[in-house]
Amino acid sequence: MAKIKTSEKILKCATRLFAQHGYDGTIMDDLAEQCGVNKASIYYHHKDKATLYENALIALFTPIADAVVAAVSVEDDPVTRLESHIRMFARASADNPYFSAILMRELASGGANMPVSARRQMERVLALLGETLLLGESKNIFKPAETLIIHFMIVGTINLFVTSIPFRKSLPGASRADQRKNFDIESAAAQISKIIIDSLLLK
Amino acid sequence: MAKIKTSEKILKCATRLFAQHGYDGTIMDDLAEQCGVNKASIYYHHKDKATLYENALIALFTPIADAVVAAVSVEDDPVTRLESHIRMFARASADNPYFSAILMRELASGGANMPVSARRQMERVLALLGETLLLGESKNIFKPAETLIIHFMIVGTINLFVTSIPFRKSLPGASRADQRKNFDIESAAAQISKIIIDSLLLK
Amino acid sequence: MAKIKTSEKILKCATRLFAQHGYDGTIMDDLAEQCGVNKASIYYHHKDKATLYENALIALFTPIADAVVAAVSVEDDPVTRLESHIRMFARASADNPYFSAILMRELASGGANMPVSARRQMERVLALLGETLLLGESKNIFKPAETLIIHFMIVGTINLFVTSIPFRKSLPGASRADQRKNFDIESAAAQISKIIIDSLLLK
Amino acid sequence: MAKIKTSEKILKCATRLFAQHGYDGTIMDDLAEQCGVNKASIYYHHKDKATLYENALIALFTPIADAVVAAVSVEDDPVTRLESHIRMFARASADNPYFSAILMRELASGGANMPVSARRQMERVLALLGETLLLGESKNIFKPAETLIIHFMIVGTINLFVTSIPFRKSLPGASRADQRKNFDIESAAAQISKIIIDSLLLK
DNA sequence: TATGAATGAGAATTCATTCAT
DNA sequence: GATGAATGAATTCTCATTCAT
Repeated sequence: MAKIKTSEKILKCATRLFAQHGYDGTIMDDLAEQCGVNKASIYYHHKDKATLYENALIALFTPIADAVVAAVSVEDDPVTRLESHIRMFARASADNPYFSAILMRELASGGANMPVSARRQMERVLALLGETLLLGESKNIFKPAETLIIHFMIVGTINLFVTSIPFRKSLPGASRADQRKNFDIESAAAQISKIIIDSLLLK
Repeated sequence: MAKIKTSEKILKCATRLFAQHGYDGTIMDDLAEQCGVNKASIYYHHKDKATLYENALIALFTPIADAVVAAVSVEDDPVTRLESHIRMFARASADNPYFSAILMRELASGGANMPVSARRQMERVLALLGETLLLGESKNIFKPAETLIIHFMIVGTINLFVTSIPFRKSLPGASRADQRKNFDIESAAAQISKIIIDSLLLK
Repeated sequence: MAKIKTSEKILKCATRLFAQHGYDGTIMDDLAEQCGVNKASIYYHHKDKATLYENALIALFTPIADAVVAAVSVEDDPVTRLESHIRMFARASADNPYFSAILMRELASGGANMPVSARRQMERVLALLGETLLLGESKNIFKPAETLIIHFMIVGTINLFVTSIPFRKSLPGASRADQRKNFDIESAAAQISKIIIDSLLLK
Repeated sequence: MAKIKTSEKILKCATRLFAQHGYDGTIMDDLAEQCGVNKASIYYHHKDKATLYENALIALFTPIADAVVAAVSVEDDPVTRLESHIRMFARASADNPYFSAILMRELASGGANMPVSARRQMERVLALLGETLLLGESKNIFKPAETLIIHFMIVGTINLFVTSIPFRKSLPGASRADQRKNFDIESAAAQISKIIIDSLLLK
């Protein structure tokens, strides 16, 4: 039974706190307590707060970009590619809810302080989207469109959807069916896909 | 030449810093210096940091919700209403770029710490959108749709568009035409409108 | 209907706060609020906090010493003098409960910071007691005794009796008779008198 | 040579400052400097100023009550018990001069803010005195008397005696003999004992 | 005299980081 | 690797006092 390495434990815990309270709002004492490790251990394993943040972001952003790229690049049809793109990004965001919160905070700061390696991952996703749209245009399936606007639409919508789940769950609840509709990420992704593709399709 | 009241000056300055650095990242000493007022004056006028934040958010969110509600409620046609809704929200966001950044940070925290009065304003905008969509459905113009998803799409997209402007401006520039297309909020609003309305329209 | 002068109002209010919270624990903002006067008014009328404190102490200590001296010096019999001394000091302390609290705090500090004029008043009372004891000795009525110890006994006991009244009143109450016995200063003074005189009398 | 623990060092030093300047007059910066410890260390060991004060009072009051109780409860004779009570309380107060000053300040505030655990100690002493007086009455040795008045007499007198020592020492000195008489706590206790017992004894 | 607004010098507390063991 | 104990540099907030009107 492999014991989780302290370093990993800290990283996981830190990611949650950074997502919940932001970089400045995360306090190393709290982190130590919540991880159940000694404060000095954090410094032993991760140098300092900034490095820890960077490590957390890399570990968080890379697999998400990987997943999207892996799913999309095997497809040829622009519509299928776009659907995959949105679905995989939505799924990955929902699977790791800290991702959206951290991304939103970074974007609120204009992305200025985001570690380069984390920014690269978002750029991979954006570039991939650009290729898909261009492919669609060249095949006369899609109208020309602003990649950036489409990207913002996907990312912005899913960010809000995911980060608002806990809050919405705390509201006086509706029916089971509503619950599914409101919190199911697959259905949300499908709706976003549909809206975007409807508007992109020629004719 | 009426002198701007100190209290207002502090509020304006604080709003900027809260947008740029978040609540925890905003330092009262810096605020005092940037306002050109004495540190104790901030406390004289706004009690403490938390109250100052609350005051800033109220002053920020209220006029934006007011503007959207005012523009939309005079319209009868669902399509026109939706266009107005998106256009006004985009305009207001762009006119007050601190709004988007602060909203995003708050949403990243799940909105949990947002002052009630500020949250109310966002709820007004959401309710208004719900009415418009319902009106469209009842007139057999719109397909049924999830208000929340549409709301997230509008808000999420515009948030990202607005907050990313400074960063994008810092990138190696494209042509004048590109610049306009990429930074002009009216054009962005029009594209978002088009995408959403295209997908909502029956037929 | 003579309006109470602001200066007096401040002095009265300040005396209460100094008694309740001590010099360092008394905050000028609170004082202004509790007096219902503007903070700057306090400075207009009393120069600064230290002066205000001095003014308060003089106004508090002088009439008390005056009362004791007036009552005692008209008597010739040592026993009557001592009884008067204790009774008047007790009465004056009870009439102005702030006196005991302030005196105790000053004595706790070793009297080092007490304004000279206030200290003088306590010295008058001590000297008077010395005369009475000497008179008793010279008339072969009293045994020789330490003036200072007797003084401490009178002052210390009455201080505690007076300052503890509010606290004792807050305790789960006893009968009416107990109440009278426990809170009636005349009866307390009588007991103290009796104890001291019993032990001083020759035979 | 066992090094004194930082936590203890702070407590000892804090007790002195609280006695000299009161709670509000004690400044954490000064404390740190006088202890020779870092300011943050104080907070590491004692949480905050209020907790530090509480800790200091507990450490100060408990051994004093213990000493009095220990000395008195082994005695059977009411007179001996009362003599022990006064002597031990006087000795303990003189051995730890900070005790009297702090107690006086607390009593000046009506004891309202005194930590419960410290108040308990004074209550133990008061209860013990009550038992002794009752025992004396039941054996027909003492007249009936108010426990509270006797307690105030003992505590009030000794408080003043002890806290006034430094001030009295600064006065233009008298003879060696006077010095002993005026500053020797054993002699003061004996006098207080005599006065009180004289007045309590039947016949 | 009275008052709202300022302000400089503190004072309590926090926090990232380091050190000795 | 782990841990309790430091520590210096902030950071929030307070308070006596003054100023302009």
